[in-house]
Amino acid sequence: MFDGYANCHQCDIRDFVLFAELIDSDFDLIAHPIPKYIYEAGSIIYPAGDAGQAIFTVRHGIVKLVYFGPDGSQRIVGLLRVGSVAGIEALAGKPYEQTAIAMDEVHVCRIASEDVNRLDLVSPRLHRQLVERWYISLRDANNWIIYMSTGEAKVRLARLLLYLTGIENECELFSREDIGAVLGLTSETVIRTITDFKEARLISKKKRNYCKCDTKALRSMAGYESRSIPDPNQHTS
Amino acid sequence: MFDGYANCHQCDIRDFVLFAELIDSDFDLIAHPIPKYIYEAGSIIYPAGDAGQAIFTVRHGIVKLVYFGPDGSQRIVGLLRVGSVAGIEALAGKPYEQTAIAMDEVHVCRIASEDVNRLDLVSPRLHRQLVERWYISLRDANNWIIYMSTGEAKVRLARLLLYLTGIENECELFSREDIGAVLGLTSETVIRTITDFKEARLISKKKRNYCKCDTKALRSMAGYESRSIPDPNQHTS
DNA sequence: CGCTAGATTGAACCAAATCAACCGTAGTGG
DNA sequence: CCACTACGGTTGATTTGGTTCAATCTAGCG
Repeated sequence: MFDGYANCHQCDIRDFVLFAELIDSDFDLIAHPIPKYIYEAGSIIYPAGDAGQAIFTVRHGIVKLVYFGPDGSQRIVGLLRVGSVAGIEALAGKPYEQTAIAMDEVHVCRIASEDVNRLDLVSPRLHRQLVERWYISLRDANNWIIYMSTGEAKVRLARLLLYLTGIENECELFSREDIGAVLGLTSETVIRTITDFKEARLISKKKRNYCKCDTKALRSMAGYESRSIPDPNQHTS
Repeated sequence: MFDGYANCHQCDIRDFVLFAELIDSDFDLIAHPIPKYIYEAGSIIYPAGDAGQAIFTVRHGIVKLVYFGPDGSQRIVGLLRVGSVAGIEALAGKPYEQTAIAMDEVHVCRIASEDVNRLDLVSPRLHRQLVERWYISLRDANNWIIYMSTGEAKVRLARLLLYLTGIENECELFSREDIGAVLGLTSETVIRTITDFKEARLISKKKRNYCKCDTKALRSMAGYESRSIPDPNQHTS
């Protein structure tokens, strides 16, 4: 749903986003105003295979990047949160690789790839940010293999919970089906593992789909003993 | 091992590499000559965590990108072949994410990230190639999740074999340990699955670690019925 | 208040991991 | 030149974790 145009100069998440560092004269080079959109939970932001005409900066909510198998199966290969960019492949003139779906109410800025690419050529500040974005996307994809697709169920779940946990050590957890699609497990296995975690008091339900986490114990379960592994949670996004 | 300097103008794989499209005046802007290196099978091209000062274009051989777990376990998150670029994260000024190891005799060009970044600003041709490289790296990483880390052992192995198979429908297969690290399986499971494939005549040994593949049957096993799934083998690299 | 979709539990089954033994080949040193 | 060794490959037996399938429960909703 269209939600007006963004005023980049007063953007409340400016420091986190693509246009961080940009100076006034840079904005003058953007031909069109930046439209904002709001998506309901479950709605598609863009489908895999679509010619990518734009990238999307997430301003609010969580976006899942889903790959749909030919047999209807689905695998989530990325989760984007505030400040992340979705559909970066559009900048290379390629169709979207995955389908981007809003997990809750999602607010985005839609930025035409044409505009970004034009500005890229003349603004070293945007250029720097773009390289950073490509890097983050690549790093996150590699981490996904290691953290979400490796090890046994309880280890993967612990890593996902830590990934979702904020500073309050609490996290929103979404449908069992989606958790399964993230971790490459069936929803039954996910449920059983969550139940085990609750019994072991690693997590405790606060309200519907929202729980408190014993991060210390989870980190141990995830195999992040002290330093050795970098925390995948460090989203520079 | 240092192996002299490359003559980019007469590069035999020029069409595939980063410097495709470049014109003579572009090369004038590269401060230093491009050194070539040769690595023995098993040697480290760069270790994870190292400050990335350069990227590497693979001229010959296969390079594995390995993540080493704190417990000594290892997971291969990418395989690079002729024309691919290793260590692209260096361009973002970041340390290398994985350890790059030569699987056989590997020849590379070492290109200082400083040079690439300087040229990036002034050559639209190189810039285009760089965006393409980031895209390919990201796409490959996402495909890795879907093709090499999803489904049961025989499906994953079939996909790996197809990934390795050249036009001759023959492929070099490396150590069982490495195959396991690619697919997230133990070497025993890999061996048993290979044995099954041989008995089912999906593959037949030609010589040591080299076999002929029934690609049609493998594609069916891999779940690539007709078109539906894009073939991960399409390396635009 | 009944309906429905997602969540949960249970039981049987199966694929992969694990553990252990053995084979085969490439070195290595006497 | 051959025995010895080492290491990767192979096979087998057993265990375990996860899937599958089916039944039941629950919360939200018209």
